Amino acid sequence: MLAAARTTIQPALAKATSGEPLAQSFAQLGVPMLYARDSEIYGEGEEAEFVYQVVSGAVRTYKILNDGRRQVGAFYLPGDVFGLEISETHGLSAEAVCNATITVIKRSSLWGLAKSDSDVAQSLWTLSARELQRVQKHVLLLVRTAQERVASFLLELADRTAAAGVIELPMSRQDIADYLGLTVETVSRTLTALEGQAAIALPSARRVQLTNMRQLRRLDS
Amino acid sequence: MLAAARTTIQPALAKATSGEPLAQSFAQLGVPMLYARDSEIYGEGEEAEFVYQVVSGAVRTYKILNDGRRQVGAFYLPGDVFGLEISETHGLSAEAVCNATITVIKRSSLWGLAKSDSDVAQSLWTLSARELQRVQKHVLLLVRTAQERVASFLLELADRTAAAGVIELPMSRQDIADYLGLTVETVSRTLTALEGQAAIALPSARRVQLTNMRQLRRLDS
DNA sequence: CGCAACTTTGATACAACTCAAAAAATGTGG
DNA sequence: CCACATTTTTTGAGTTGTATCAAAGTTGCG
Repeated sequence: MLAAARTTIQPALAKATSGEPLAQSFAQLGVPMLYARDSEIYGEGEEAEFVYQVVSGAVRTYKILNDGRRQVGAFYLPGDVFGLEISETHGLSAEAVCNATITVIKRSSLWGLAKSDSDVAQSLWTLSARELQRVQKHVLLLVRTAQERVASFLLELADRTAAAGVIELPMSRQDIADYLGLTVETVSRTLTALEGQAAIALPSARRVQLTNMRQLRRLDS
Repeated sequence: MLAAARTTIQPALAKATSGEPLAQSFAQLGVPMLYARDSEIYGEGEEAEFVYQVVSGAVRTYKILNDGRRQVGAFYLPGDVFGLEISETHGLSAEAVCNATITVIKRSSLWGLAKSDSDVAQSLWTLSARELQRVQKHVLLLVRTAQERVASFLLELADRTAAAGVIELPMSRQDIADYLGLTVETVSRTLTALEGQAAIALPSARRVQLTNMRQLRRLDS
């Protein structure tokens, strides 16, 4: 596992995001911060004082199992909100996957806002609902074969980054493995296999080209 | 898969439950209904018009995967509330595991109540939070060994039914397998193995005695 | 440029799956 | 209430997908 720890944590330039109803709140009330690769954003069990929105980079939430393995709960990409807990404390830890800019907003100020602005309140519910759906999808992922898990993962990422056909992976094979409940070796072999089937191309380890969406979707479905 | 379908669905005698803040609402506004074994309570994608509370019996929520396999999302036991969606539709289907009495309440009336009674509103949030935690625990379950999954399952059930050391299983091996992401054979074999290790005793197929909590917890942890 | 981390590939082991059948439990009609 | 048909559970034998252990390539940072 990686050493890292709270290194470069400092305010960054604010950047307004549009579209989402919460985006404005983040732009106005949030403080943009820089997190270095592998630095902790919050720890499991800590009080959930803040809510976060990824501006650039990527974030993973995870839990360490008693046998030492790590289970990644989710990856959050630019635009995604995370750390919004219904309960008082964080259920998982959060770390920056790579150097990242993240807007931080006080949970209390967001809730205060929700009281007066029903759009914000609505957004909070929607986010909670989406999170639940995401975890439920994760359950379905974990009962499938390695190929299906990897294919689903790639498609999900493609959907979210929307960069037509080419994905830039911010996370390592180990990160992916811990998300999919597989080993690094299996993830690597599976990617190689998919490349062999011409479903994807791997110009470099961190770049994946989805060359045969049809086939990937058949694996996913 | 079982035939079944909407057979005996009829009002049953009301029964007040205490403790939970929502219990009173269910007792006052809810309509108790009888569902026959394997009958559908609601289907995936249907509008979430009602919220349910188990009075007696048990309920499973599930999804059918494209390869025909069934993934059980959760089991709900007496006292448990289910079908409370944040979104407008049900994400999973729900069926009675065995003949069950279930109190049904209009979602809209519950939400109306939440507006005036903040205790009820609080309960709704708490339930949503609990549901999310439950699904997250499920994710962690699915990346462990068969023995660990079965041990965890038994302990969870023991916690919830609280009948000191002896569990009456309302669900079949197939139900358990589909919940744990295993095959029936593996569940059966694992139970036999746990019996061999004197961690449990199986007086009958549907009755499990937890004879060595220590060992089960070591598997669970 | 060189070292450390990451990724890939190879060989082998093993846990869980599949297919098959026996054993036990459950429900049903006579 | 019993006898039979059906379903559920268990057990057995063999296969397979993924993990493990090991080592060779790659990449990228300092």
